Amino acid sequence: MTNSESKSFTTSQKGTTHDENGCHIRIVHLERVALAKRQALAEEESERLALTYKILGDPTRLKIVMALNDGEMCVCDLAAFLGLSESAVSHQLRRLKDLALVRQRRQGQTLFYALNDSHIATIINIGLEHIREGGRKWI
Amino acid sequence: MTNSESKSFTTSQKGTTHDENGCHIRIVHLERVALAKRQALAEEESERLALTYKILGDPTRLKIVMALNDGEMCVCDLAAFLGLSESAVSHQLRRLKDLALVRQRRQGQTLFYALNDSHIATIINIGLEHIREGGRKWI
DNA sequence: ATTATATATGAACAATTGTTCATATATAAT
DNA sequence: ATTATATATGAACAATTGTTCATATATAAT
Repeated sequence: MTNSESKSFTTSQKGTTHDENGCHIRIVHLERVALAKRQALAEEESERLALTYKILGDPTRLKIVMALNDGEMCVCDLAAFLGLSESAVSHQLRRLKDLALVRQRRQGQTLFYALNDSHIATIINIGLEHIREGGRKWI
Repeated sequence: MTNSESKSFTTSQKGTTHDENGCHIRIVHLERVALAKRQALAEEESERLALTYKILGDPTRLKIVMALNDGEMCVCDLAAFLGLSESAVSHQLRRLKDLALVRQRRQGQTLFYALNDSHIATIINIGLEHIREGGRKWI
């Protein structure tokens, strides 16, 4: 998007190359593949971004995130809300915390969890717009 | 966010209830749990939204999406770009298509894939902002 | 010190997932 | 009609994942 390089390749520059194992691979649009490689994120960053979406990609965790969007909650309330054991919720909160999606605040024996930053609500809202406007091919 | 109901619960309204199996469950903040339940999305919608993020939550598929952000690509170019078999790419494109994240256009024997709508790039960009600003606890 | 409460954690296991391999389909060229 | 090209699809299998169960830890109350 930020890049001014050509956006459509109608000219077919067919070619073939070999991968690191010497295997023969087919490339129809050499320049387009080269562009994709130049623009690609660092592997480390792709992995982290994918992991972030994967964490949001489980119904239990997503429901936790959406519930926290209305304000902080403690573990046993989340368990009651979800109809799951507190252990299961705690395991999922740990994963959410590891990816900086939620943070915790202790008050006595109780831990209150909250969304960690405003990006998360934004991602959810755009995701909702996406599913509400389009493809009916659910699963 | 859009709701004007109370956002923090300092008063602890302890209570217990029973789930549909008659099991005893603990709720520390009754009203907070009730609020979460009122605000929750329909189950069907939560499932779909989670599935959308899950699909973005695999490095291969995320790389496909990010590559398509620079313009359409055919299957064999994506395979070359990713260093994967065309079969593997085709399987993943099917999942992306099932969730309306990409669409396809045929030109002869070649199928060109492109992002299906502008939400997708937005979600990626906000996700990137999130991982670039915060938590260092990677995995 | 002992007990209760709230939550975290490790191991285990069924369920889900991503890739490979073999094969099928769709279009184009001869 | 036959062959080549580009992609799709089903089955199989190793790898990953979410929950449960048992146990550990941290704080508070007595």
